[in-house]
Amino acid sequence: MNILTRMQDALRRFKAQIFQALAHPTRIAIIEALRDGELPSSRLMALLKVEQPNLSQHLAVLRAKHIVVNRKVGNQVYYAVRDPVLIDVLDLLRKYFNSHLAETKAMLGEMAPRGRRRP
Amino acid sequence: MNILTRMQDALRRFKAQIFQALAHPTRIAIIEALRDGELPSSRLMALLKVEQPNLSQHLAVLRAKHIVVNRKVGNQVYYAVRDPVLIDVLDLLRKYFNSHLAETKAMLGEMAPRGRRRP
DNA sequence: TTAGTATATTCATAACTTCGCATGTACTCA
DNA sequence: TGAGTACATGCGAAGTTATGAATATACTAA
Repeated sequence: MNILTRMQDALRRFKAQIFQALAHPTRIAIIEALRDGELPSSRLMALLKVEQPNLSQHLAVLRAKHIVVNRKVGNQVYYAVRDPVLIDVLDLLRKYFNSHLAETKAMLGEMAPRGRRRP
Repeated sequence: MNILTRMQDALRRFKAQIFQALAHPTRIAIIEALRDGELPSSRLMALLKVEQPNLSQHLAVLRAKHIVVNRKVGNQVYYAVRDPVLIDVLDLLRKYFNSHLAETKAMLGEMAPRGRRRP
């Protein structure tokens, strides 16, 4: 197996890892919330309405893939998207979503929030 | 909860599903192989060097999300990427990969094909 | 019809992901 | 020092995904 093939395999595994890291609604919401700049974890928690340990775990996933970076300021930890190209990726997918809206309606139906009902 | 919020949630779930579908090296290789047009399943099998049932299962994942479309011609089934915007997404990630190459070298090490890690 | 080729599906098992809960760490301020 | 805040980590249950092996379906050609 030559070195070029191996490089391409590595690149595919890399892409797959990035996709995997982005493959969760909460993590996508995190990226979107950070679109215009950094925010402290506490602010994300308030915006996304998720439990603190859960948010922290999702942030850990994004950190592990270097999708977000963080800096500590006193008591708080500010998070930011490392590379805006990921925002572009999300924007492309919004376009994709819109241009196939009719065809994906069925899919959306099956994507209803799991077992959630009026409280 | 208002309708706009609900729509945004749906969009995020949709994006997450697309990312999940793309989150596998073999499926990424499929998309890349189809970059310049449709190919029959048999050709994909030869290119990717995977077992036939395995390829078929990955194609089923991509079909379920309408990422690829297929048409039957006699004995064979031709597959094509439905929307070239997904090719653009992969290209963006290649850019991303290249611009962070140094920083992701460590990550690449951990991404070696399973079971080749040293203690 | 039968044999052969191309592709899809089913099944079992193993590996991974997600969540809530409990706990741990790090920092601030009195 | 101690109490409080902000965030991270470890754990176990439940659910999801990936794989190879076996089998099924669909089409072609003789």
